[in-house]
Amino acid sequence: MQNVYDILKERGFIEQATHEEEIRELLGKEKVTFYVGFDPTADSLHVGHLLPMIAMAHMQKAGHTPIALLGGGTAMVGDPSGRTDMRQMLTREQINHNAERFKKQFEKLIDFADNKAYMLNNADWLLDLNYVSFLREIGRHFSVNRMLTAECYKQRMETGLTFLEFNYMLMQSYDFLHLYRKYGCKLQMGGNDQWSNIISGADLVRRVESDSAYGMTFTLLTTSEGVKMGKTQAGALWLDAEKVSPYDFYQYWRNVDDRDVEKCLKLLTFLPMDEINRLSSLEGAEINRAKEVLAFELTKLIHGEEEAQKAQDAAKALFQNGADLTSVPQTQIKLEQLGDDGMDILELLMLTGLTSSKSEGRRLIKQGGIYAADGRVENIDLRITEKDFDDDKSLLLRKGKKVYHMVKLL
RNA sequence: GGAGAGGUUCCCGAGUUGGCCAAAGGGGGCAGACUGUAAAUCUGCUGGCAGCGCCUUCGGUGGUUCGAAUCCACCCCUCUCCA
Repeated sequence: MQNVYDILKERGFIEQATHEEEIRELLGKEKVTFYVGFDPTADSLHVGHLLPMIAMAHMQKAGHTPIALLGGGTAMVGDPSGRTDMRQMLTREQINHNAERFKKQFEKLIDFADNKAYMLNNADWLLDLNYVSFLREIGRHFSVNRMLTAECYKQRMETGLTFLEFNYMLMQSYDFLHLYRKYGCKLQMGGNDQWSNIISGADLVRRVESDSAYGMTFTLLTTSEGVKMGKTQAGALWLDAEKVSPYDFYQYWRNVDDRDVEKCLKLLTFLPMDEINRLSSLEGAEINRAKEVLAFELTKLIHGEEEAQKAQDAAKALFQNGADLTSVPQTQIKLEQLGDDGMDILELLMLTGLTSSKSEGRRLIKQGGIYAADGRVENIDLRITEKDFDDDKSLLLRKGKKVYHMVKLL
């Protein structure tokens, strides 16, 4: 069986590792318990979390034991890494609520049955720490001089860093120590922005326990433009179907830049490498085939096969004249809402969320960016009446080339 | 606590002899053309409502004025230096 380290390496997950050779050897010969931390600062995971989640799944498949650590305790402090301003503080209730949602999403990729993986919350051991004993036991191992030179504080040294946030590193390091003691956890993984925190944690374990502890970071999932992947006009690309519909999720991946397809296939799907190599060698318009596979696989992973199929069918229907439109985002309106002389098109656009103001709708129409039932809307004063709906009482609206919205008349 | 700098529209960032500022420029975003539901490129738009008039914006609250992002007072926040 192939060493997971090599798998991760081959697929491009690994950015930095504390001891490359040793880690590889360790992963090859024993079952390793490792952890990745997640900040429960939102009520859903998003694409940014996907990469570590998938790495965890790879590791689990190879027989290792993942710990998904929710930072319920550290979130009360806030990680200053890569931040220019202080994070918003969350209440315990919010954090617990978010943690609940996370678990459901993790379960899609990681098997928590029979202690094959753990989900823990560091609030459980962080919140009741005694300040003085923590300082004496843990604090004494940290050199402020060295901390100040850490990359993660660099940026904040310019704009200001509170003592509260400065402590974040100690808390995260303590997590590692705690997990080492309780679960025999020997490896921490995380995004590359966590490098400073990870090495300080591994150092702490080594120093206090005189045993080896390792750290490893993943590439940041960025586009070829160097921008973090998963940003949409509406914000983050959430994994929660309520926040981002499977159709939109599918479309996001269907539309990635040509240059990013291979990277995404490697990092975000479990397709075998030779299949990926085959898809990546496609050229010109053929690349669209690879994008479809990427979008389908990923949507299947997150929303299940059925939803993925529906999203794909809907997309094909819209762009290639098929039939099934059931998964296109939809708004239902009542006949009464149309009124006697119909509804203002601008009104309808706002109702469907296609535009956020009438001015925007007016602008779009003037520029020829709005289509109703496949015909371009030429007139701002257009009124939509019952006659505009087809036999199925549906009216397909389109904004630009690829934003579709179905209006159903009830 | 003391001294100084600053808070502008999604972001960065102009604008402070008060009117010509809904506010330069860039980024981002959206749309059009071209295409492969791609990239690059070119064009237009980018506070709201209404068709060129009105309304709400320039940290907050009051004030001066015919009129303030621009002046005054107080307050809040951030940064730098000092302790």
